[in-house]
Amino acid sequence: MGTTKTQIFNDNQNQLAVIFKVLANPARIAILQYISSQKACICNDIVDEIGLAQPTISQHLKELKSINLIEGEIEGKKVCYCINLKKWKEVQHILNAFFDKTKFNCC
Amino acid sequence: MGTTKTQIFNDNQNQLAVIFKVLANPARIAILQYISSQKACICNDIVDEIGLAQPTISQHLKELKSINLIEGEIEGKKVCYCINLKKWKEVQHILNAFFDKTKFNCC
DNA sequence: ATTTATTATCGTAATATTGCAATATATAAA
DNA sequence: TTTATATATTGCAATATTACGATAATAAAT
Repeated sequence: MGTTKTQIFNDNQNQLAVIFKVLANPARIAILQYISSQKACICNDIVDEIGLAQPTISQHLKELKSINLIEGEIEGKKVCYCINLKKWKEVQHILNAFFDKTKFNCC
Repeated sequence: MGTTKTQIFNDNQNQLAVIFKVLANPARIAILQYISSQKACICNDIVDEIGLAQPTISQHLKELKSINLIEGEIEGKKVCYCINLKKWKEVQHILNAFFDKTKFNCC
């Protein structure tokens, strides 16, 4: 108990849920918006900007990286994070396919 | 600790997070897909279809209702659930606005 | 080599989520 | 009115998530 029963759902349903889950946090939304607004892919100004502790931000970045929505490039002792535009568009496409297909079959 | 610090984020960020959270579960995805595939808004065939206990389904339906993605109409002792198409399109629009705006400003 | 700055990881506390059995509620059927 | 059926609610156990302090790892600067 307590765990989602992923076995009983198909790959598409589980994939959608994973994507939605990664995005289901205002800190991660804010991080994505901030990263994208800094065209030069600035890194841990994120910590200053968002207002959460550094380990918390690091953890959120890890989750965003887990589905490749962002990429981190090491530059000396800093790391520059950047939206992975290819994946970004892919995710948007996957979500739109879900919305369109569902509404198409609707009552 | 343990709670998301919604206070430090803006309304748009929190709204997006809430929407993503409601969708962040394969059972709820499956429920939405099933409801939409039954054009006549069939109700608790959902329990049989999905393969989770009735109280679990009821709880998921409640969460989907919480952002008005679905509506339940009482018909005798049954309840017919139906996608709220207006809200559905609105949500899709909100998510696309997020994706488009974010990618537009990107590196 | 030591210090400093940046980021990641570990451990842990607080809270949230998932799922279900038991039970309550409501309505139709008998 | 009793019985059966459909759905919602409650309470609880298991697990997941969020956040952070402490600490490790890495690399630049002194």
